[in-house]
Amino acid sequence: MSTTDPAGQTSARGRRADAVRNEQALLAAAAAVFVTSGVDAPIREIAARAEVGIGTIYRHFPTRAELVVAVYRHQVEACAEAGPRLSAEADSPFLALRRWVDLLIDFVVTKHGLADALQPGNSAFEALHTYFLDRLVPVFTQLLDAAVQAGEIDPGTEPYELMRGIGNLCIGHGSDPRYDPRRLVDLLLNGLRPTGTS
Amino acid sequence: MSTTDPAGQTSARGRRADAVRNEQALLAAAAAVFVTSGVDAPIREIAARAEVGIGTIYRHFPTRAELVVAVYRHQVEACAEAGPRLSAEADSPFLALRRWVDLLIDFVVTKHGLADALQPGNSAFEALHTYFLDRLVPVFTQLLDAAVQAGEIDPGTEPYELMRGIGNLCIGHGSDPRYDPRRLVDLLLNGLRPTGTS
Amino acid sequence: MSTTDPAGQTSARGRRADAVRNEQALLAAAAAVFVTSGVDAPIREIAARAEVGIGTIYRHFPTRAELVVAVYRHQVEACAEAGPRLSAEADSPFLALRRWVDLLIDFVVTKHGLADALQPGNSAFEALHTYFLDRLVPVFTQLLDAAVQAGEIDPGTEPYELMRGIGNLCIGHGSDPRYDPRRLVDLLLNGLRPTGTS
Amino acid sequence: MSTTDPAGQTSARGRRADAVRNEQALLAAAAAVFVTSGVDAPIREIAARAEVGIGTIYRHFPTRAELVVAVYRHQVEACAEAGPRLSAEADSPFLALRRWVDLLIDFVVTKHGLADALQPGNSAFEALHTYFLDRLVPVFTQLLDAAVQAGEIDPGTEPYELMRGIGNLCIGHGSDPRYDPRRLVDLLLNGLRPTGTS
DNA sequence: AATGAATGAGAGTTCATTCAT
DNA sequence: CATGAATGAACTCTCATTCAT
Repeated sequence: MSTTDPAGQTSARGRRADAVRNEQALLAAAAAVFVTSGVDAPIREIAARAEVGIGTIYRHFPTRAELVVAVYRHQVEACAEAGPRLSAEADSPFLALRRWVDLLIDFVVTKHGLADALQPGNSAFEALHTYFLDRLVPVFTQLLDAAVQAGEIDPGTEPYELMRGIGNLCIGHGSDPRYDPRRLVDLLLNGLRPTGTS
Repeated sequence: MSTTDPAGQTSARGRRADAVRNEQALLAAAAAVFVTSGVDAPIREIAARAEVGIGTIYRHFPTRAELVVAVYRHQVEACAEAGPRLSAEADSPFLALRRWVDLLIDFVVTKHGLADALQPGNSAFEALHTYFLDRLVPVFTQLLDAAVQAGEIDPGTEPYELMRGIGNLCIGHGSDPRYDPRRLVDLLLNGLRPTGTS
Repeated sequence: MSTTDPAGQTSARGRRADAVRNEQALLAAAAAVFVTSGVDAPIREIAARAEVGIGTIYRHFPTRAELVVAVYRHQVEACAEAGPRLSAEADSPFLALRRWVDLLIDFVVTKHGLADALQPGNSAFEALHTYFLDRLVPVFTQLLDAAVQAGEIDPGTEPYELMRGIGNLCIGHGSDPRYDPRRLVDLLLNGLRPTGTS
Repeated sequence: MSTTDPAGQTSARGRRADAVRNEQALLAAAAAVFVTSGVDAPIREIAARAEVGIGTIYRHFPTRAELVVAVYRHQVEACAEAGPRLSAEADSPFLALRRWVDLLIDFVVTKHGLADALQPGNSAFEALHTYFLDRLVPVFTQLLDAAVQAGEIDPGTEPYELMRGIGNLCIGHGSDPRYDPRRLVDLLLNGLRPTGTS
């Protein structure tokens, strides 16, 4: 809504009411369509669902990546912000890490095609990829480092790499009951533990 | 891999020589184009590179999946056949497993977009996916079981799931020096080891 | 805010003027092309003649049948509406029938390939066929019945069948001066008359 | 030199046995395919059914029309030859005419798409059209003239035109139980009768 | 003579993107 | 600002016809 929103990136400051409304409709529509048809869904489909002209999409989100980023921004932010909180709450750094990764998986796994789109080299989504990592890798690094400090996992693993690995394991889930990313990520985290540890 | 064929034993009779030559050209071209533009590359691009008419592709490979399967068949076969051999040669079942997985990674990693195409639900590539798994999962299962038997890894992991996980970790490598699937797969395999083991 | 729109009475509002103009151009172009190349003419040919992009045709007429129907709608309507009028005006029901059939022939005969397209089983034109018959058979039935009532023709002929017969007789005229559908239709109508009548 | 075949158009004189065999197979196959898929059926379909290479069709029948003509030659001939016979046998010239027309309808109606192909302007089938009319119009003329002579029908109708009309009425039959060419042709012939005659 | 591989024009269709209104 | 019509490139697939073997 158009309340005072000092920190809002997509704020309503000085914008026409209809423009703001459209942007919201667009975001909602895109989120819905992404679930159904993936982030590659035809733009028309999104415009139609938002009951908005095609041109309006282009005005608000000149590239598809910008739209995707906008759609997921809230959740990315929430995920990022959960890091420190879990750190404080959990019984151990490793458990904090694990729970955060659960959040991450929840996020990625429910977005049909998101993991795919996150691949670098997917030129249209470069921006998405960048935003995603820029925001989350630091958080992840914190959690990882803490666990290393605590001696719960071995050092030597790059957060960036590990995070992309986790993301990749989330690809293609959904259609296939025999594939559960969570189990594999567990294995992966388990692989980080120091030898001789439970 | 088929060796040079100076005397053309495979040529068979009649027009076959041409056809064989074209099919080879097609496979080579497709392999090359797949690297550049992914397995989704326009048919025309492949035809052009093979210096062959479009129709010729359709004659040899009526569906895209057939072409992709053909392109990778040799390597899939080689990989499958390596399983038992490594089993026999290696110092331990786990090492055999690890070395086989290395081969698998080598294969998948060098094929731009292959891992992507292997996702189920990618209707056009269902056949590829099926072929790939039908051929390799049994081999992988053997290796895994042997390591379990030997007590080198914990039981309870589904080969199918694990193999898809490995495949997924290979996605998107190449453009990014900071991402090495091999390290992550190592972690994954490490995660399989019984607690309290080196 | 209507910009330069000197004579735009049909313009309605917004972009509609353009769309209307294009639709007209399309209908005109299609009509012309149908004469030359039949109703099976390549879509591109029609687009080119209308000086319009291919997509524009698809926007206005998603299926070929819709285009064909649109092209001939005016004339089908005119023909349908002429039935009652002729009924009232003509000196006898049979003469009304005859004159209406003349209109029908005029219409069908000047459309190269229309009669062809009207064949059932011509899947792409099912809609056209349906529309055509739905609209005209009732009219024809009225005229026929009236003539039967008046004792001017024998009963027992199905309007549907007869009308399709008339349509068929119109096929292939045009290229051949020795073939005149009108004479044959006359014969056909003559064949309906009660024996012993002029 | 194989058999002595003085009257055979497609004779086997001095031709290789396999060539003759192929031609027969081709004719049979084409006849069968024409029934299923119409005279426009893909050439490959015919070749496949004849278990013959595509090239072989082109060798024997360089144009599609030649193939169609060859396929129907026997029946056209039979039809042509039936004219004089019916003339002699029937109780009246008109009855002879009527029975001959029945034969004609039988022939045309059972050939899916033949009537269509007989349209002039159908460039590919010009030859067919020509052959068909050249052979049958004279016969038809004889029958018609005889009936005129006998006073059973009015003079003034061109045989050519009438015959094409009959052919046209046969179009599109088959898929539609409500359309029976025979009834319409009856009407047409009835229309030829002198006024005041049964 | 027979074969069938190769060719490539041509038709249909979709969709991102621009731009007049 | 919003709209959605227009555009046309891009892609798939089919099939008549040629021609090397």
